[in-house]
Amino acid sequence: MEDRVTPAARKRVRLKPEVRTRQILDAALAEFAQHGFDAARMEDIARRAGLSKAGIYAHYSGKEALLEALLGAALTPSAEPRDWLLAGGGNLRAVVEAFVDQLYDRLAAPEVVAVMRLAIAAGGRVPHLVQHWRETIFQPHLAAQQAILREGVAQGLLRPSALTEEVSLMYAPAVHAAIVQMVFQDEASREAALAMRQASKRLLLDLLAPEAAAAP
Amino acid sequence: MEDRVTPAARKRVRLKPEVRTRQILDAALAEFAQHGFDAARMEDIARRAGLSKAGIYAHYSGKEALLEALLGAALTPSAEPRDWLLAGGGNLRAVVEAFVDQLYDRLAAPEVVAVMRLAIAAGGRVPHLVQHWRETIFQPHLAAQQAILREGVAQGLLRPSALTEEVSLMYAPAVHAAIVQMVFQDEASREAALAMRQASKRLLLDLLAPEAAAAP
Amino acid sequence: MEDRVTPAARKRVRLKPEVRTRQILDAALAEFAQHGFDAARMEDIARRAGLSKAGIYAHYSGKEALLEALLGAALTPSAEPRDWLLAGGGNLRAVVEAFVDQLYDRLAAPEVVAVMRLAIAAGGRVPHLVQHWRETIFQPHLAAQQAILREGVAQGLLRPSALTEEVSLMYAPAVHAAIVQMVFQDEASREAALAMRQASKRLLLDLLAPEAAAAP
Amino acid sequence: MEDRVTPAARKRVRLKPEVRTRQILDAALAEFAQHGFDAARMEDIARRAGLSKAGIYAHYSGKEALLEALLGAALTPSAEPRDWLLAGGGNLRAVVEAFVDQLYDRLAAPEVVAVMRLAIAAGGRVPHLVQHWRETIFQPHLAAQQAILREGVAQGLLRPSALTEEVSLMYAPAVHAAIVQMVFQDEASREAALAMRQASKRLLLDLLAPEAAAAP
DNA sequence: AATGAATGAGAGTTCATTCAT
DNA sequence: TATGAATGAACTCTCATTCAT
Repeated sequence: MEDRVTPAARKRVRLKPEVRTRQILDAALAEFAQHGFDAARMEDIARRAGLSKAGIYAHYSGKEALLEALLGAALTPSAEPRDWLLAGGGNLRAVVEAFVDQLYDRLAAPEVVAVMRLAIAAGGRVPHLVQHWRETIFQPHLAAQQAILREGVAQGLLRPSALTEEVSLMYAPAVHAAIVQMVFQDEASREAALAMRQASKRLLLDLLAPEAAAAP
Repeated sequence: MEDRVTPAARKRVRLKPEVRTRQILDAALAEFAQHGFDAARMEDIARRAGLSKAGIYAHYSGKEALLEALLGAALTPSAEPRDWLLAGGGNLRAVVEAFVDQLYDRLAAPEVVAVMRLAIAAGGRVPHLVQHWRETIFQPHLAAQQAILREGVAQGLLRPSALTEEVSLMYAPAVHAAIVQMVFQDEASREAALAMRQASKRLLLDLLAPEAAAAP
Repeated sequence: MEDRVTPAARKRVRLKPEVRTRQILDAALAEFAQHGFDAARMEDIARRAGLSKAGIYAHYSGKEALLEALLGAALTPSAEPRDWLLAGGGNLRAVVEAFVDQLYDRLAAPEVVAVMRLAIAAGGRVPHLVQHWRETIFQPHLAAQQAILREGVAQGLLRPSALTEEVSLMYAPAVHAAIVQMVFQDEASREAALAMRQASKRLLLDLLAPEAAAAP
Repeated sequence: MEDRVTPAARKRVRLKPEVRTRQILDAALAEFAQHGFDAARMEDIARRAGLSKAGIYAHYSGKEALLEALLGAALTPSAEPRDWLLAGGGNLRAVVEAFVDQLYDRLAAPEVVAVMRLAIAAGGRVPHLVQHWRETIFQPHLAAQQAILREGVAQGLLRPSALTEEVSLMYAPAVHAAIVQMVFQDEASREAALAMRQASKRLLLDLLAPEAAAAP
């Protein structure tokens, strides 16, 4: 409708592919996040990336390729800590706090919320990516976490509960917080996420602490 | 790309406004859910509703009006039970089960998932609706639930915990289940939602049952 | 480069499909003939046909569909006279004159030259059409003519010669005349075609007349 | 649509101008022949010539310049034999065979067919070239041949006929054969051209041989 | 001379929307 | 109310051409 980005009429600047590639992806994510995949315009992405519309096509074969690159990168996170439970040296509170903080930092960070929204809204365009991510990242990760929880229970480090049986419950509050931010997109939601984060810590402590440690 | 709905060349049929209206909204929701708001085409919505593209404009002023009507209806749920905690006659297990079942039925039903996706993906188009819903439905509802929980704690019916302090935690698992369905859109996710539902019940029972009742 | 057709900003006029279809095809042929298939613009075709660019798409699915319709129609001529040799009542001169005149009228008429040019320049785009035409029209026609010639020879009506053995030789001069017009596209070529036409008549008479009638 | 030439990622090779020039023109002719002038892409021409798109511009000022160079070269044939009639030493059969063979070799050779197609399809882009060729090559050549024929008649070497009066008739079969190849672009057409060639020889012999020699 | 990156100027096509019937 | 034809306003993508290296 109205102008959405500054024109920024530059003179032809030639950059190395890695640099331009990054600029373009950043711009694409920003535009996709702001307007959604379909409503985002190549023109705007280009301007935001500092080159001309056609210039993008020297690096990506089209709009959908941008989506693929974006989701592909986002859905391929680097190695994750899989030993968090044992990392705290027996201090469950520290372990839980570190775990929850890291979880919320990862799920509720604005740029992650943006990618998640993309995945929800436009994931249907790249079902292969979604499937691949599910099979190689999502499910293995859950399975590994589940195993850790059970191991913790077996070793008496954790109290058995619905949570140790269904690891997704651990993630649910963070996901909820992210969704609220997606829907409302404002400061209040960001603050609500912080509240959720603290509550999550208490929840996990309540549930995971062995009997003796459960009392406040 | 390919044909997305059957041609179904009908002869001009004149239906009662309410009937047509419903057909159109159903068709719109189906198309929006399948392709997203922007990628959905009036042509396809019309065909699915059994009339011509132009015919829709006799009932709705445009595409965005369809979105408004859809979200408006979805975001104005009928009266909800606000006294669920006291409904069970002291049987917490029954209360929790009823609550959770109703929650999942409402959040994880396919058509609700569709609307939620719409809200996430296209909510930015109708911020007024979203704001209105938040202020008149969402927040009051949460506040009421929060009050109920606190009241339950005060009466010794519920054990105080992170959950009774942050009511959103109660909803998080159901939301999580809905999101998983949104992202993966398959049968497996639907089944995972059922598992989550049972786990949720255990979780709530664990957390809400007063000390004496906590042991299984 | 410069404006190629008059804008003619009309008010929305609604015509019956057959009418519009014809207008569009006429316009397309004119534009294709003038600029070639690739250089022709949908915009110009539309304006020439008296509607908007998008309006064409209500009748044809795209530019290539116009080419198909055009060549398809051109390559499906109505029934041809296959008995021309016997039609003259034994007067070979009359027969030959009628045959040649008809041949040149068909091959050297401006609109036919236009379609032929299209077929040569853009035929590669619709190989199926070209093949179909070759198999159902072109080759059967040649074979039929060849048979007629041989029959004429057998009956003593025609003198055997290279021409009665290779019927394409009969057509060659007319094709040549058409090609010259294609290349030069001017009045002089059109006149040269007339000269060729007369010479063709003499040639055929010379070659086809039985011995006794061969003398001038 | 699909890749049309092999990528062939070469390393910067510097060649002598004449060599590059020839490579480029060959590549251009091949691409123009295959796709037509407009649909041919500089990118593909460059790849085929073994350099980059931009590299072509070091040798030719643009796409149209390629066309000019190609047609210019093709339309400026080296000196032709203008004394063919007398070359055979009185043996008309040998003369005719040599003449026809040379004619078909020149008109029906694949690369010549390619140029002819270009001239027909894209000649309108370089009318000056076409005009120049017509005036300095085409018409003088025809006039010279016409004169030769008349001289042959005057000397009693040739029998007067439509053919000696209209020299274009001599070329028509070869042109026809070339056109058929242009339209169908396959092996069968190439073979048909060979048949036409033999028939042409017979035709010319029939028509040109003085009375006494006409009998087979 | 040669190139990869960049660009401007379209072109075809799509689609929400309107209009005459 | 309903429609098929028509339209204007994009939008994606292409491509000949240029430029900095």
